Amino acid sequence: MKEVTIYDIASELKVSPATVSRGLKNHPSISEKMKKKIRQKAEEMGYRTNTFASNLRTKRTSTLGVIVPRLDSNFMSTVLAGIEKIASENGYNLIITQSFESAKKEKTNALTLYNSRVDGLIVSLASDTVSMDHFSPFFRKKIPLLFFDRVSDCMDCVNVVIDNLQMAYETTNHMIGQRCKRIMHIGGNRNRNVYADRFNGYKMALSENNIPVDPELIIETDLSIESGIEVAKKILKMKNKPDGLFVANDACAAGCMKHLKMNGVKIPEQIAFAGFNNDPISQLVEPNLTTVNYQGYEMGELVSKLMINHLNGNSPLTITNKVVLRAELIVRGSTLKK
Amino acid sequence: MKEVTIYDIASELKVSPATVSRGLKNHPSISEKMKKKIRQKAEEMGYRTNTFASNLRTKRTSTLGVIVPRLDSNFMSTVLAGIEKIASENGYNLIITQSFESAKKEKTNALTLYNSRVDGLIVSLASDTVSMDHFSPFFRKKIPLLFFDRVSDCMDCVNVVIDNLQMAYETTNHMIGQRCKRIMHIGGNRNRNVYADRFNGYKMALSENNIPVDPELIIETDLSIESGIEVAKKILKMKNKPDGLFVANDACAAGCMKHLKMNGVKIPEQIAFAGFNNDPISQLVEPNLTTVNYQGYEMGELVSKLMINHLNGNSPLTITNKVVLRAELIVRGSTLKK
DNA sequence: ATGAAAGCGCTAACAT
DNA sequence: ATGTTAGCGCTTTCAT
Repeated sequence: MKEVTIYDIASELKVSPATVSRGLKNHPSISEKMKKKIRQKAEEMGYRTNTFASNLRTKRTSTLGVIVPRLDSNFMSTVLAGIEKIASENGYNLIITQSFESAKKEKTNALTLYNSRVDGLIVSLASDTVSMDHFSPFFRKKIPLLFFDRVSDCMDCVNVVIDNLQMAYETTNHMIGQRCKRIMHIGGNRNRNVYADRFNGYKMALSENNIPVDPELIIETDLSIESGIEVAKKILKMKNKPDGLFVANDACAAGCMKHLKMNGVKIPEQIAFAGFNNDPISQLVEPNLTTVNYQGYEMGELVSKLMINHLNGNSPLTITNKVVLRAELIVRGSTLKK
Repeated sequence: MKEVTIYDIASELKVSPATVSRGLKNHPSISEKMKKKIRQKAEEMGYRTNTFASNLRTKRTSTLGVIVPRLDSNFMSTVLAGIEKIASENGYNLIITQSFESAKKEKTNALTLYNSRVDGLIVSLASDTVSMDHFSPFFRKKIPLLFFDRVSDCMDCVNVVIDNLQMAYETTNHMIGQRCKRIMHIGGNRNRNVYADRFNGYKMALSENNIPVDPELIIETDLSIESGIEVAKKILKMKNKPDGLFVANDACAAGCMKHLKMNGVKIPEQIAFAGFNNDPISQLVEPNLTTVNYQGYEMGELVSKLMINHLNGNSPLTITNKVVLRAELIVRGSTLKK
């Protein structure tokens, strides 16, 4: 049960532990044949590095912390896959936590990760997070902090996002082009950039087309399937119904659409529907949902790369403030009125 | 930027580091007022334990490794939430990895987690994992290993599962009760218990009702939405079509159902549908999908508890071989022919 | 109830 | 190219 250490390898090889350490780390000043011998012996003896000893010595953990609202969306797990790929390629471990959209849980998670001494922290904010105080230990200790998708416009943050405003604008414009006159917007908590921007893009398109913004047509929810159904019930009771819905995510859009259909509303003829995220669900519902696609995997890779490069002293995050990735509107049956 | 250590606290308090260490750990032989003083000072000075030093000393990491096929299913992220809750309540960290249904990636992940010296490993197997050799380092080092949902019947393993056979049996029986005579089964890789059992439950119900098993009606896929669509295409070409489909997960069932509907097949009148997992999508498709529900969150909590209790020397896993959790059939529109 | 001291396994500055 | 040495911060045995 005894673990093999570099001392064991050293004494077998009759060299010093330092040589073994260097050999294993591929240090330039060790001869190739020595390195080979060391690596062979290590393998043979079943050696594995003791990361604690190493971390203790170097004061680095080779671990990144991640906080996301939830894991169970296609988007998030795809982003995580991208993050993980780059991280493991570079010898970094990941500690992944979920905030469940709660600022309180996010705070706890941040503290836990701080105490785990992660080298860097990657965050997508909970919908009700306002204060960023729980990240101040990271700022203070200069532990790099990187936000993606759900970000906050703070001075020292680095944000990786898509242009939500632009995409919402395009989507709404597209619906207007399909002769929608009364477009309703179902959004998320507007103190979160993604939802604020989608809302603003919607408004922008309306005003550009001289359509007044009707407060009755603007609803803020948690964007769950259930909320979608609630909204549908509300719509069924309205006298002056919308002829289009732009919903800030696909799940909520799908829930809402389904309930309306069940009650005889024709989609898209009577009410057109657009969602956001290009969740697999968007292709399962009928009609297929028009939505905005963005590259979660690539976003994850980028975030991870930025972080690790920074930790390795390259391409410092300090001068970058924001990176905006490409996204695209995918038009499907749910908005094609004709 | 300097970290506060127990030495700093000790010298401030004019006691020895040993006392501070004991005080922080709530050691019985330290007086209450000393403990209070220590805790106060620690707080005041912004002390955080150096887990590496501690791990190095104690040879424990307070970290659990997790390998799951993917994160992006409702089921998995719910299980993880349960695992995480218990883990963090007990001061354990989690390192979560995805195998992407690949035995090869699973192997790499296992090695990484082994080298991270996790105290215990929690696994849900990839669909094509056959050999369990990559876990042998854990067996050898007696690092506890716990499998859930997708397990392997190996001697030294502890498995937490539901009774897939029974649930598949009930589901198929229910369909037969709805006058289905030709029930097709779309399953996953049958070397994985969950899919083998679901297949066997299906066969059991058929044979009990004297319905011959028609090989043409048995398809093995990766259970993705796309595969569901492929199956639908196949069905459309069959002369002697099935009148019911029992699919081993909801996503695939939904994809298949949608494509059939699109091509004029009446669900459930012409073909009834049952899925598995009670994924949110089961309630979004039309008609709503009959499915099997199981308590992911509770499964996660249980798995985590078993592991941690074992690590703490309680209720040893060594005598437990398998824990079977309750599940239930949820009948919805997709199987109600009447 | 508290202290002294050794050592967990590794790394890196400083030799040689 | 390789060796010596001194810790990193904590825990724990043994002593008082």
